[in-house]
Amino acid sequence: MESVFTVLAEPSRRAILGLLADSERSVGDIEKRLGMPQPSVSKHLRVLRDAGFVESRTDAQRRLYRLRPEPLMELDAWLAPFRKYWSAHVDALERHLDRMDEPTHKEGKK
Amino acid sequence: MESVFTVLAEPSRRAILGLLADSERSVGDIEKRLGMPQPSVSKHLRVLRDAGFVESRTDAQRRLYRLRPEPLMELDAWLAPFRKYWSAHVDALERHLDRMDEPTHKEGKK
DNA sequence: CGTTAACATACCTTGACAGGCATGTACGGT
DNA sequence: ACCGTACATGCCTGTCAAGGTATGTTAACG
Repeated sequence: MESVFTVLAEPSRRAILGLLADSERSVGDIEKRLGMPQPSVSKHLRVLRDAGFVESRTDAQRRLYRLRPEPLMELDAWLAPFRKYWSAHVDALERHLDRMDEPTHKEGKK
Repeated sequence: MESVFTVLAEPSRRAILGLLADSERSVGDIEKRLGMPQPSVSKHLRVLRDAGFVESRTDAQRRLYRLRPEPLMELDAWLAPFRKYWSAHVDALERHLDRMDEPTHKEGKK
């Protein structure tokens, strides 16, 4: 049984969830919007499904995937104890996000 | 630069953050409470530190680690678009339950 | 100034997982 | 019945990260 966090560690998976936040989508739709090979999409959806993030219904040959709230609620619940911490630092997030604006950079040996 | 999600994918790391949510702690303290070897603790703290989750101050030979809010705020921000989604579901569920207005009503998970 | 305590880091090995590719399956149209 | 579309799955391989062990570093103390 995969942890919610393990599943979300994959950027492609988060991207898929982002798409599904807008609306229900087919595999081919996701494939085209994210520009990734279809088997990858299917595999990621499989993981998301096993973890309860999504569910699918069948429409002819298409499989339409949509979000399920439970795992995200679990994440929200995990986050709860920490929330009291940043009530003081409300604007610190913006400074933090500004710093992470780097292209994919692979170096950095020390 | 490691993603917030990648860092949180490790259970030991989440356990450490859980401890630090209570209070500032030394490496040895974490080591004993989690029952894991000291090098592991140091390595995880290193990852947490590089990702901005924690910071340390020096007290004699000890290093005291404490939480930093930014990455957790980032996680909270990521979660925001989905929050409205499941709150809609909860609302729908409540409306649904309102309709079946029954006197003897215990909680029911599907 | 040698020793011990507290922590960090370097090295190695192993396992998990994502990507790529090929193939399997299910459904619809003609 | 055949073919194309839409999606799933199996296999293989490279990569990367976590755990274990050993060793380095810094500070306190007699």
